[in-house]
Parts: sequence; C-alpha cells; structure tokens
Amino acid sequence: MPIRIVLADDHVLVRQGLRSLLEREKFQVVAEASDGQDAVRLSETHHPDIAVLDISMPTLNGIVAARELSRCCAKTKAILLTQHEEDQYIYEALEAGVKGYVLKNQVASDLIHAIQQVSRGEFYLSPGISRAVVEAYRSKSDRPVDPLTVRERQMLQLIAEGKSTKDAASLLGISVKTAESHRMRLMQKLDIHETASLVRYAVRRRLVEP
Amino acid sequence: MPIRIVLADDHVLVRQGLRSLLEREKFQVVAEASDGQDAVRLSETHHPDIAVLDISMPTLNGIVAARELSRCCAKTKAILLTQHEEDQYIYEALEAGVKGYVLKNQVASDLIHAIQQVSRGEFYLSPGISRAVVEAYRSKSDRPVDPLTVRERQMLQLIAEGKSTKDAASLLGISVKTAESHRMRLMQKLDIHETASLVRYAVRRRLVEP
DNA sequence: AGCCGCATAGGGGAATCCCCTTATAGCTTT
DNA sequence: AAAGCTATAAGGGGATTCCCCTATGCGGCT
Repeated sequence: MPIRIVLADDHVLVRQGLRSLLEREKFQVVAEASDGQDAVRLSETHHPDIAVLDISMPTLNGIVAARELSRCCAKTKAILLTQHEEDQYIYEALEAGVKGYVLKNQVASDLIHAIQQVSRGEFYLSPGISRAVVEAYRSKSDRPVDPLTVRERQMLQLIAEGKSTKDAASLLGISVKTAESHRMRLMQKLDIHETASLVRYAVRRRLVEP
Repeated sequence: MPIRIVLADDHVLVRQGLRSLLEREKFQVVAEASDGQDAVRLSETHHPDIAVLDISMPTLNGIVAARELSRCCAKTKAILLTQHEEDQYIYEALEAGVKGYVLKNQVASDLIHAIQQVSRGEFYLSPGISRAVVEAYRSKSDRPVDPLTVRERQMLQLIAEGKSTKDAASLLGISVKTAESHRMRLMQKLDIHETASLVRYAVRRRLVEP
C-alpha cells in the first residue's frame, strides 16, 4: 500500500509541482489544501499517513495546523516545509508534534527521504537546521515563552493578513465578540495598541509574509 | 523538437517540483538556476526558448534578470513567476520585456499554457492581473516606477509605523482632513483597502522595518 | 490659455477598531 | 476543592478608519 499524503501549500503552482514530484516516487497524494484549516479538515476525513505542511499559510500556519493534527489525527504525521533556516521557532514546531522539518532550498530527495523516514516512525530534519534544533534545546530552559495562546495567535495571523475582526470571527467559526476578546487580550499581552504594529510584529514572528 | 527551458527559483524543492511538472508535459528543462545571475549565465550558454524566472531571487531578481536576458539572449523569452499581484511589479516586468506573467497561486496548467503561448510568440498573463496590466498600458506614458507621490509615501510610512491619521497629520504639519485625503488616494492607487495590507506593502517596499 | 496632477481642506456617514466591563464553562494545577 | 488560565459571549462607547463628495490654489505641460 502506498504512503498516503495530504499536501498543503498556499501556492497552487508550487503545490502541484510537489504533487508531481511525490507521485513520481509512487506516493499517493489523497488531497491538497491551500490553507491550514483545510489541511486539518482534509486530514480528518482522509486520515493520511503524512501531512506535508508549508509553514506560511493563511488562516492557520503550518505549526498551528500541526498542533491541531496531533490532537485530532494522531495517526497522521506532520512534515513542515519552510523557507527559513534561521527559524527560531523550530522549538515551537517540535513542541507541536512535528515529525519532519524540510527546507525548501533542499533537493527534492530530501523531502522524499523525510516522508519515508517519518512514515517509518522516525524523525527527519533537513541538514542545515540541526544546529538550530540543538540551540533550541540548549536554550530550552530560558527560552522566551511566547505569551500568546493558540487562538490569540490565530487572530494575530488573520489580522495581519488584512482580515477584519468580523471576517476573522466567521473564519474561525466564533462570534464577533469572542474574536474581539481574543484580539484585545492579544494586544494587551504584547503591549501593542494599533493594527499596524501588530502586523509588523506578525511579520517579524514570521506568522505572515510581508 | 521539444520546447527548451531554463528554470530559475531559489528554492531547490520548488524548482524540482516545477521541473517534474514541466517534464511531464514533454518540455525539456535544459538547466536550473538558483539565482538571477545564474539564470542569465545559463541562458547565454544554452539559448533556451523560455526562461521561467521567480521574481524573488538572490543577486538578480527575476525582473532584472529578464532585462538582462532581453539584451543578451533576444531569442529567449522570459516568463515571470510571482506570489504578488501587486501592480508596480507588473509595470516593471513589462518594461523589462517579459513575455509572460504567472501567479504562483494559479494552477499548473496556467504555467503550461503560458509556456506554449509565449513560445509561439504571444503574450501570456495569469487571470487576475489583466486589470493591472491594462492600467499599466493606459497610463504608460509617464508612469514612474513607484506610483506614489512624496506626500503619499510619507503617509504610508507613518501609517506603517503605527501612527494614526491624526498623529501623522500633526507630524507633517497639515490638517487631519488633508492627511486623510492622502491616505485615501494612496489606498486607491495601490488597490489596498486595509491598514494591515498597507503595512505589509510598506515592509516589502522597505519603507519600514518589520 | 487651458488642462492636469498635486497638495491643501472640509462635510458627512457607515463600518471598524479599541478598550472597558461582566459572565459561564471547561480544563489543569496546586 | 480551590485557584488559575483559556475559550466562549455580550453590552456599551469613544476613537478611528474608510470612502464618498466638493473645492481652492499652485505649478507644469501643450
């Protein structure tokens, strides 16, 4: 039986390129998602062996999506794709239960290996980020804890993407007033009081692309 | 004889995905480049029919590379790949002699069509950017690279820094209503309708640090 | 001389943001 | 069992954004 995969990346063209690559290796791509929520939803219905998630995606980024997956689809193993190797949030990814971490500027065989290895129950990390992982663990004790909750970070991302509170609320399936609450406490925690600074913060945190 | 292609994108994984996609369609990828200089160099030696160039690349971005190509390899036609629908990229791209413009969040068949059409000597533009192109041609005569006036750019920067319109007005020594006017026309010109997207635009333009 | 772009300034209004408050339910920690 | 954090939801209200509209004066282009 082939390894079954859900593929999530917000760029259709990139996604289809990856799909072509994976199918050439006899993997079976059972579904494609263009954002994090879709990735989670499709994983819930298809129960794939592997979810390949781009880190920067709308609605839920790859890390948050991976966290969701480890809650709702324990069988599905998450592999993150990222552009950045100076990723200081690798620790977050590991904590989210990610099994593989692949840089976009590695060769395709890297992703292939990652999928094979992770589906065997092992971990896989692209060469070049091991250092970052080691450092993440080394400084684990005095790591600056991100004060935000999952919901607050989701709101932050949606705000930074240009969504209004109302839009964000309906995207998250909660009431406008609840979304406002999350937004307010988020701003209090970060001591930021305008949308603009919030967006710059989200860009620095790589929750969204500038 | 198959259509011969040079493929340039700084992410190896994405590049190989695209290659797989193109080879499935019987195109011949004669070389891959990971930056703009390489793309030009490889085109000079291989004389491909088509150069597929990502816009954001190290050393030379896709647009500059396309400009080079139109000088040194007139036979090679450039197709740009981009994440952004932002208008001013398109102006620059057209001026650089680009023959095709494909958004990364279009389906793969879009790129296939682009290659076929461009190699026949026609133009190709992804759906969704035609409007911007039409506008580019409409006001072609005196189009500055950046369509914003000095005042509008000042406003943009202040907004992105987190200033309110009122604050910005007093900083610029003008009335709040004037500042609002600048802000409004700025948003109209860029076709951006929320502060958040405005901030991300300013970050991309390096008007402010993220 | 007349048109056009730009900076200036203002009126008005709907929507949204920002911030305060309170309250219930669930889950974890102590 | 109590305390604490989180997610949920709601009321209210002042500030700001966003987008229409009009209007004047200045400088440059044809």
